[in-house]
Amino acid sequence: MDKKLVSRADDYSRWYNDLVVKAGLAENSSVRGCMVIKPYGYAIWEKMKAQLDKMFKETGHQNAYFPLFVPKSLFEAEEKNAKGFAKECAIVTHYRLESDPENEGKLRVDPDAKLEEELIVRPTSEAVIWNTYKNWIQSYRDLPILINQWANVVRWEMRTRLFLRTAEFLWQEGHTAHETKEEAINETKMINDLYAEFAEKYMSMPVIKGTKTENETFAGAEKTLCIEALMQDGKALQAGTSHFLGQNFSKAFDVKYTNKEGELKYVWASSWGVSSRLMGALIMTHSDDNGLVLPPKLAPIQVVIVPIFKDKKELDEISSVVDSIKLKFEGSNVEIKFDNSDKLRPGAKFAKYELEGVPVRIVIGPNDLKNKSLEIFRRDELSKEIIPLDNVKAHVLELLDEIQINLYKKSLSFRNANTTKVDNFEDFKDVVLNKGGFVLAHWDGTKETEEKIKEITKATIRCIPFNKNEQGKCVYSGKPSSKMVLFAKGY
RNA sequence: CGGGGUGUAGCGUAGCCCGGUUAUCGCGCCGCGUUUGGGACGCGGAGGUCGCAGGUUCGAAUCCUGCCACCCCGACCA
Repeated sequence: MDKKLVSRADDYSRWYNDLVVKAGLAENSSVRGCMVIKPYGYAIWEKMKAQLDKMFKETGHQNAYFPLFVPKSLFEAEEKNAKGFAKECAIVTHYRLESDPENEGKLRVDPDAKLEEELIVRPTSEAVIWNTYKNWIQSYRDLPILINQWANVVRWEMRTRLFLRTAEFLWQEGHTAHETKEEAINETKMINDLYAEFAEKYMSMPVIKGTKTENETFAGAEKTLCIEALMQDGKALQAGTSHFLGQNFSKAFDVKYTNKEGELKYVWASSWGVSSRLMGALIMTHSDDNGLVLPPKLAPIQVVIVPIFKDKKELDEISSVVDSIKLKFEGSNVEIKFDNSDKLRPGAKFAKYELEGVPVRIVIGPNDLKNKSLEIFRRDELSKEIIPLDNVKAHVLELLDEIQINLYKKSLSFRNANTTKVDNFEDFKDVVLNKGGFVLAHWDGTKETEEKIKEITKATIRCIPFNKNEQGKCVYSGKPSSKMVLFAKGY
């Protein structure tokens, strides 16, 4: 393994890619644009999933599963949604192969096995799900429907990137149906808040909540709420979205219910999702040149114990100390790994677990046996200290909490340092070009200005943040504006 | 789909312009020994259709033609 990963200044994109591969999270598949998620990466994803799942259930949602294939006729029912995804769909046209008469030992698509109707591999599941909801909903008594699905989806992207944009990715998608507009809007907001809470409390990643501009609104939605995070290279990442769908899908799929008054009404809807892109966000938010840095709440293991030993006798003595430590942590939610293999020398183990982002490392050697002490190292600050063995549980628990919070504070201060308010276009261009990061500026609210700014600077409006009401003038057109919006170059 | 680039061992590479013994080096891998508190060292070893196909030549990793794959930059995006 190299002493260091590619330096960040060199090329962030290459650095990121190397990190993902070297830390054993994932790698490119030989299948175009797809990714293999390796056991360690998947373990982190499962931690995220488990926490999100818990939060969804606490807010009254249930999990279900819907089909991978969407018949074209269903797919096109909601026009805007279909148009929005049309350019990036994988399509199943045939159902059978046969021996190729012109090519010994090879197969070809059986031309007689053409499907009457093409199947779209879901890029998102609104269509199948709303087609199903139609059968589930008759009365106000059937509402609300609050369902979440963990699934894979396919979007045929031109350019792909590990975790951030792969042709196939893992995600959860929530699809809810409500009696009233207010209820659906509240659901949309509640989920956006839930996403923000997950990002900040569990990923230690500060996010900005806001609304997407009309231009960036999800195809088929009335309004898109989102959380936006800032990565260490100064680019913004959309980390989660929650859409208020209005009655677009209920009208497209004819989903009506009878209310208490006996009137037939269309239901109101929301949909929302976060994806394995969050893995990319996690990696790019905290990692350093020694490798991954994982917040304790999402790390597959919180503590690794590395023994220093010359012979079996010494290892046995250390092992019994380790057993007593493990005993203390029983039932405490702290996963401890004792790496007693003799295949790697201690220094190599240190480097390995730093690369994998294990939050805390404990080293026990002959000196510690003598002194009833141990060496404890924290991944976030790369610092170590010697503590008495008796203190280990209290110390580790406290340290894990501190690391969780410290990571949040560090990324928040990075974001603050890289968020710039500007009030004229010269400064705007200068900041976007030379400094990067988030740029807060007034915007006149028109699509023309938004596009012009994108054309000139490549910066897009990431979101219209909540609570930024303040009179001013558009940074580009000079027209009056009542709100500052958040610009950045995005992924 | 437009512009640029690269394909040599598991990974990273030298050689290519200017053709000539057995294709270079590092990491990793295997064996033995010494080591073990920050990525060990010594000795020995295994591993290659030089992306594919054709051509030029006494001779091709090297020159020519065609194809394929991948990467980067645009357009698109969770």
